[in-house]
Amino acid sequence: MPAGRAVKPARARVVPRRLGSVPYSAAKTRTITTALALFAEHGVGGTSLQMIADAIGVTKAAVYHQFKTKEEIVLAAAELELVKLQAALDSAEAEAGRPRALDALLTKVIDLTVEGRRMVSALHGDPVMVRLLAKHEPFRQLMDRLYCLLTGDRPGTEARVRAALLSAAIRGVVIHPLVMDLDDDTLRSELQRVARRLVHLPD
Amino acid sequence: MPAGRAVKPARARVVPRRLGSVPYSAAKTRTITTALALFAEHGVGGTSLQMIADAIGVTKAAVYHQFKTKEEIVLAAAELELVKLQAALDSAEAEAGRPRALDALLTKVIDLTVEGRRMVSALHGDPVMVRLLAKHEPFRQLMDRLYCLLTGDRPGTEARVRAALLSAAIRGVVIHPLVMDLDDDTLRSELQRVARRLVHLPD
DNA sequence: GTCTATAGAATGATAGAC
DNA sequence: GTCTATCATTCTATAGAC
Repeated sequence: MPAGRAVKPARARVVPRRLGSVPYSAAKTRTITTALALFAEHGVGGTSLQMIADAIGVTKAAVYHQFKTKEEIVLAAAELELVKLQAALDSAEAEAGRPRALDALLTKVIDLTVEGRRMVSALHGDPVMVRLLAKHEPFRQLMDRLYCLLTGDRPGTEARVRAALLSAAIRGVVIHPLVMDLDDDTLRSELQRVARRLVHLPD
Repeated sequence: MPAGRAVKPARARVVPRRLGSVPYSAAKTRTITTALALFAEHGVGGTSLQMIADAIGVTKAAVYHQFKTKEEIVLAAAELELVKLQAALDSAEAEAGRPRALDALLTKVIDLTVEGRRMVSALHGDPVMVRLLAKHEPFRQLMDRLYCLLTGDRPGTEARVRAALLSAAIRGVVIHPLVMDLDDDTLRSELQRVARRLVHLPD
């Protein structure tokens, strides 16, 4: 039997709007995935609706038919990646006891990050995206859940620094020039190894 | 007496154009510092010359009198921060033996990063800046020197991942939401401590 | 869903006076 | 060094036909 209760999500009182609960049409999905790829390459601010329309092979007006503003496209592109994080948090929080939850979280987050390494800079590096997501309630709830799992309850200074370091390291490594030539499998296993050692680092 | 020779900089054959060797006029300096602050807040792509001019209190034409293009301003703003890294590398490389060089480098880089934490996202997160610096030879030479010190000669996969993790972690922590409320002194000492433990992590 | 056409604002950049 | 005035281009966004 499990050693403890399932980990309770942070801010449980706030009714969370579930990400990805409304499915997109085929045309919308095509727009989102194309936009995300362009965001990763040129940044959000450097990607115009004209570029997105050209990449799809339609006109700007056709894109505006699906999304009223550019901001909507940016958010939809972000959510495409964030639903994966949401699923990872769900299954981690369902684990019995914090050690198991943390371990499950690490495994999934590292897998996701390596798998989507081309999109990481567009999501967490781009200043326009960062500013937009900071005002985005579903995103903030996800981050609260993530940080709660990483730091535990009532974290002190050291625990917060360590959690920040861990999440910054995972994100930062996969887009680092020093490991750009490494294939996904190698990068993933190396990262899984060193992340574990970081978590269990003695004081 | 020192235990070893001074660490040799990477790519010694390439004659490096020294950063910050040409001093700026007062008006130019004012423009650069103003621009850098705006880049940090709105991103490079989200900062127009109009915004820079307004923040200084002059017209666009006055700004264009000092810099021919926006790209020149972006590069100058980047160099303002990079000269500090250059100085840190200089003194670290002058240390006798790799362990001492690495230790000196860590101390200075962490100090610099914490001190300039508001500018970190503009320099290393912004996609426009990253793309521009990637084509910028003096910047690439600096990074070569940095990575050479971090990984040692002929680094294997694990050493590269570890070096990438270290540099990504330092950059990423100082802008992380979890430590945003920490003051500079606390963050610096915590970071110095955990960075050392990372460097001396057993295999 | 996609198109043509266009409005209205902002952008990077330049010419020339003071 | 700073200004006014301007140009060509691009941008987000909309109207209305098919």
